[in-house]
Amino acid sequence: MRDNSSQSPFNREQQYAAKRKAVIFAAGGAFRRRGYHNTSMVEIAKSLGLSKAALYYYVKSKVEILYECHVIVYGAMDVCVKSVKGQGDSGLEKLKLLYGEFASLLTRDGLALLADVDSLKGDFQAEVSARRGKIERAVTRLVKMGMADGSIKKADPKVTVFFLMGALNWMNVWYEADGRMSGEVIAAHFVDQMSAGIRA
Amino acid sequence: MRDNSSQSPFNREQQYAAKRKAVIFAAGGAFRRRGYHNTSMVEIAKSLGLSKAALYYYVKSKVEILYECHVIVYGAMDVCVKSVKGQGDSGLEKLKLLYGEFASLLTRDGLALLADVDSLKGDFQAEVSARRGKIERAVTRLVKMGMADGSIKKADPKVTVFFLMGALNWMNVWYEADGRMSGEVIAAHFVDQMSAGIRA
DNA sequence: AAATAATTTGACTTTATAGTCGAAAAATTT
DNA sequence: AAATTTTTCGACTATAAAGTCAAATTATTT
Repeated sequence: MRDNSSQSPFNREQQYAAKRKAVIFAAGGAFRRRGYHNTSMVEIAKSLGLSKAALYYYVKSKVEILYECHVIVYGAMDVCVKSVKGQGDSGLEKLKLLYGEFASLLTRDGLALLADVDSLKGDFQAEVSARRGKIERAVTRLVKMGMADGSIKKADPKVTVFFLMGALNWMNVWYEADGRMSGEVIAAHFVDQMSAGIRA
Repeated sequence: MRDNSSQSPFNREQQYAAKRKAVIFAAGGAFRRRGYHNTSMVEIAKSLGLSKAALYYYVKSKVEILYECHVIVYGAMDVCVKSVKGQGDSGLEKLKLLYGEFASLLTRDGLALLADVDSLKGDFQAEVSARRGKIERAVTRLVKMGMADGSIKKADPKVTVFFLMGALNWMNVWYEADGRMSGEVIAAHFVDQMSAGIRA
């Protein structure tokens, strides 16, 4: 009796988790491209070579998938926020680092800022809204810091941030991972255009 | 027998057209706030003090409403494109005028750039996509002009334009006409941040 | 005020798709 | 190779919301 409880391809839990993740990412990609309500469970299943019923072995409901998609992106964004903590000398420098991380994130790993927050219900929606608010506040904090230290032009911080987040959110609509430009090039472009737009 | 065929409140066609427009704008506002699929025909009807069935006296289908909403915004945007023709000395100046018009448009009259293009089918979708493409090309033309005449920093025009259009499209999510800031102030802010971001 | 036309409705049908379930099939353990 | 557990599926039900329609109501014309 070998103990292989932690070796990837023979570990039951890991297999299950990997398959569940594949379901969520396949669905997330479809949600990004065609929208949550324009994507049926049957389509998601077919894209994975499964029947619809098999999907329900890995997820409780369609809306749970949407929720997980949001959690994954905001989790990754939280990591970005932490990873730039302590770096950068001015508010603007800090913001450039963070914004670049965000842009890279959205051009890698099939991660996307989905728009369908209103399709979530009750607690799911409240939590996702809260997490989006948290990210927005982290960005706003850096913008305000920059305005205070003179690295960012003084203006209404809310509108400034909405402008920047809008550019990021819109990536879902046009960015395809297999496009001719690499994610890193686009991220660099975004950082340039963002920082030029707000620097003092 | 009076001929009142062209006087507003007693003209049948005008009454009908006004009510139809009210239906489309009420629906459009709801679509913007909660999304196309999260808004039912019953909700639209109730918001106007009507039954669902009465709605179908004014529109053929729900998707027709969505289509009309798109047509109205892109029609208004076409007007903007025309209205700035011949104005502005450089590519950047022209773009500032156009972008300002767009931003004003979206903070007035309940007009909004709806995201749900994928909920349209067949010809409807093709036409709306084409009109969006037309607007995007008009913006791209000005960006390229600015890059050629030296008023706009050289970079990939597509990514530049996507960045700018993203900021505009995201307004749907956060802008409420009754907010504390006037639409014109926001439009001016957007023009500033846009132009600073791309000027040479 | 009777007749005609425009508008609205309650109650109904249709449709798309989410979600369930018992059993089959495949993989794993003994 | 039998027993057990995991994974998958065909065929089903449930449900929400779009869309229809004949009839009632309201407005307008004669």
